[in-house]
Amino acid sequence: MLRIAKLTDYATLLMVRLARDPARSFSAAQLADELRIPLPTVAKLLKRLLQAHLLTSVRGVGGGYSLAHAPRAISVAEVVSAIEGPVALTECARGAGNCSLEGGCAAGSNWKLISRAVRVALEAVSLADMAMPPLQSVHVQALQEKKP
Amino acid sequence: MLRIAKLTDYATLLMVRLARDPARSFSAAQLADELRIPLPTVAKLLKRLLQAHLLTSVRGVGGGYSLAHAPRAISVAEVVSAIEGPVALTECARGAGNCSLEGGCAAGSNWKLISRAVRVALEAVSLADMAMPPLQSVHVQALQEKKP
DNA sequence: ATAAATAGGACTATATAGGTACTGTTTAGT
DNA sequence: ACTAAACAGTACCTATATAGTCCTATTTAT
Repeated sequence: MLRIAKLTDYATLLMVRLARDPARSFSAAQLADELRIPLPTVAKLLKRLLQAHLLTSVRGVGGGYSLAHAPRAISVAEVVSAIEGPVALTECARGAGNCSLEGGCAAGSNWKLISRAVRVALEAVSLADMAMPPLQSVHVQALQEKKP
Repeated sequence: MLRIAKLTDYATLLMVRLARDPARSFSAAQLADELRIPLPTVAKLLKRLLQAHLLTSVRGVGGGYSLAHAPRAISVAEVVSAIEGPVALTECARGAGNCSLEGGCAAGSNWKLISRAVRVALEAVSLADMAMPPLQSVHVQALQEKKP
């Protein structure tokens, strides 16, 4: 089905929520409650997003998380790779030689191009875009009708 | 990592091999031997590709598989959805209401757009493209540099 | 001091993907 | 007709990785 992991989906929900009030700071419990996601899972995701430098955190009472950058400056691609690692559709597109065919494989280089195209599609959409429903951002529209 | 399934990767290898000799017919055993993929796996994949009408088959001695259409006319997207089902990055982008938030979820509609962009990227590359290594097809190039 | 919060890691269960096996059907050649 | 090659369909097993939980620091406002 070529889907992103469920945790990644959750992560984007979290980020989108934070993007709606970029100034405010949210505790993991608040987010879990509001988005109906189990608290431990939320906590885990926020930690990963923090390590990817997409969030800033304040510890102690009254602490919480908030976006490290403006909603406009964080792309969906960044959120996805923070949770799933770099976007690469195939093993061989990821670099090292896991593929038995290696040199003789014609498809390899083309998968790299496709992976890149997908990455670009994810980079074209920011959290700010995701936060406001109607969304017909220029990038996305451009990406939509591409086939001649 | 947003990767396609390993089986899908195998499937494209099979299709690309067939695309190099569109006139010939290949037995499952031949393909398995040449591509170094376990025969049962190859057989399973060929069956799925057949059901998706991407292949034609001839039964009995001397039988085998060959492409149902010209290599130029089969896209990577078709191969991917034959194995993994329709391309949809999130549950909610697939249609029915698995998402608890449903109406209130701003991100949903945007995921649909992103899914579509990814689908378009996959549709832009044909088996003919994949078969010949250098590949700088117009479509793919266009998809590459999209970020302003 | 205490309680509210994040930080980090280890651990477990389960779903799914990947792979296998078995049985049936078709067809060419002898 | 019989045999063997090859596809067709289905059902099953297993290994891995995802999803989720828990526990134990550490920090800080009151």
